[in-house]
Amino acid sequence: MRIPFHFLKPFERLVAPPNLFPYVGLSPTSIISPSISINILHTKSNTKTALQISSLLQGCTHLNRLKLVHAKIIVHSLQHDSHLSTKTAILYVTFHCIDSANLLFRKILDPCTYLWNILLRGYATEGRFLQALKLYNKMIGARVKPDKFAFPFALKSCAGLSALQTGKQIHQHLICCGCSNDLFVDAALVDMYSKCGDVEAARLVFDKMAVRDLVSWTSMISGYAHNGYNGETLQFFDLMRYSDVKPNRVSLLSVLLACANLGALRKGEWFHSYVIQTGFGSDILVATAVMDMYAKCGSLELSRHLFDQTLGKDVVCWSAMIASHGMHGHGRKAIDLFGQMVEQDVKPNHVTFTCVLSACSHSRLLEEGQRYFKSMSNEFGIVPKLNHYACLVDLLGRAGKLLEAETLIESMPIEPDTSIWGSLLGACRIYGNLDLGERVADKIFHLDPTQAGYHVLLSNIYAAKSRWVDVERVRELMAGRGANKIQGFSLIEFNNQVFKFGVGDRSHPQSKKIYSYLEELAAPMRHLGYVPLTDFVLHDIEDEAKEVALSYHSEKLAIAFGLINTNPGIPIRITKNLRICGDCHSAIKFISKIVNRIIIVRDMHRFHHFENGACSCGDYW
DNA sequence: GTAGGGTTAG
Repeated sequence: MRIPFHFLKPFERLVAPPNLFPYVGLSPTSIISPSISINILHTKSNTKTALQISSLLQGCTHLNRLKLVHAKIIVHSLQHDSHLSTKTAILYVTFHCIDSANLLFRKILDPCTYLWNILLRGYATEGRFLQALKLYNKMIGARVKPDKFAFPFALKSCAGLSALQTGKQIHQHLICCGCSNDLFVDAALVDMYSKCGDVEAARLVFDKMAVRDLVSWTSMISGYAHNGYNGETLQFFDLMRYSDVKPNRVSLLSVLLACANLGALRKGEWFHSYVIQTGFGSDILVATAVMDMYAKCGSLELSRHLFDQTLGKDVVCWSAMIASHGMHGHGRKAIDLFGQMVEQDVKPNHVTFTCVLSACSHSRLLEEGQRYFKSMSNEFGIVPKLNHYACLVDLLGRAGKLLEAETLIESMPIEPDTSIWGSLLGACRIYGNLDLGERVADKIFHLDPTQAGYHVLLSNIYAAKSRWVDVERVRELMAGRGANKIQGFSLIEFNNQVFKFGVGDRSHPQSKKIYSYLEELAAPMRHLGYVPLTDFVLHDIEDEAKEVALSYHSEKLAIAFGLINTNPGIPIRITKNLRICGDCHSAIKFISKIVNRIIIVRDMHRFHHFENGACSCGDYW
């Protein structure tokens, strides 16, 4: 959700040097405020009751008790006593009843900064970010100077909403309030910029920090990991250790994520042993991250082995394992896991269902998927969200039921977004349905014309039918809209390093060797029946040139590099940032047979295990 | 009185 730029009140209102907030503190309004007047008018017995109630509030350890004391305040007509109301409101926040706290807060005439902060923290930690920012705005409107306790929560709310512009405004506010150079505020700034996707800004804040503790380091490391700066994540983790800051469970989660993103199995194994050595092996969060890392690095076996040994598995751990089996094309096993999870009284959540439905989709389990979709609301009381519908559309689409998928989209109770139509467009590409594909693409471009991936899908449909004029038209449309195609690349880990290959990449020192290796493979591949699938080249060029263009796709270059540099029998593991190309998929099947190697390719959606001329996905992806 | 956090479609 984007917060409009004008969401916050103009900052000029805050800038009133030399005293920024003349009305805070010795304010003339507070001297004549009604709450104070009422306190003055209290009779002796009233004061006594107020004191008694105050001590009762002190002993409130349960919500019900608090409600009783609150009733007592009303019965004794003490609801205008700001001290009692403040105390009551704070206790309501403690018991997660922010709305009750807010009702009380609104009746307090001159709430103290502490109460503003407590309420702001309440909204922010409960994930009610918009309300938190509204409160922050109101705070400024009331000329209450936000302090170092307010900013971390205001910034956390911006982070939660990915509201970069608002976050930048608050950054300015805190500088003017003299709150920069605070350990907590700066860590929150690093986190806000990272979660809004501006890692460079996060780094600038980090670099300016005079003192950094474990949380500041972890905020930066986590920012790198979640924004795909995987190399930096690992480097920063080392830097942190060299700075004598001892990693904890949270910092370990980030490095494990980076290994998973890179598909760096050896590095991931090293971190697994580090996790065990440092005593975090039985931590369910860390253990889940290790399992996820193994699965995403292509080793479902290691991941499952660890899972079976782990005690106290929660819903996230189960969901991660279900997702891993789904990603590797083991739909039946994913379903089995779901059954075991329910049997063990672990309640599935909406993410679990996304994992189950996606697993069904990757394994052609149409009926099962439809059944689980229905059971979500019928048996588990979970209302399907957009991504569940996207899975169902994908499931129907891949099964060739394109019209059924379209009807589903049109009858959905939620407004479909580009991802829903995108699932259907993907199915149109698989089945070469140009009519529907054009209609669907129209809807997508109407909703968001800037996404390159959907333009590529549409142009693939045209290319498959040799409609080169239309291919060129879509390409121009794409360029005109500034929707630039994401460059495809493939990663391979070797010798404790991750190597990256782009299309037609010649930057690697072994480049010559790699290209000649692929040329050598061409003859035996053809002999076994490989025919280049030239639909996957967008240009209207001669067939021979298309073949050449295809043979240097990043996945083939990475595989050739792996085959040249590793011994027979060692599986080759590749990670690709986009969906694997159809021609490469076919070529790798032949390569696996010729060189007698297992080749495991992770693309942006799933795993492909190539062995002896076949792929685990059964050509269904 | 405050911060960083494991699973998720296409």
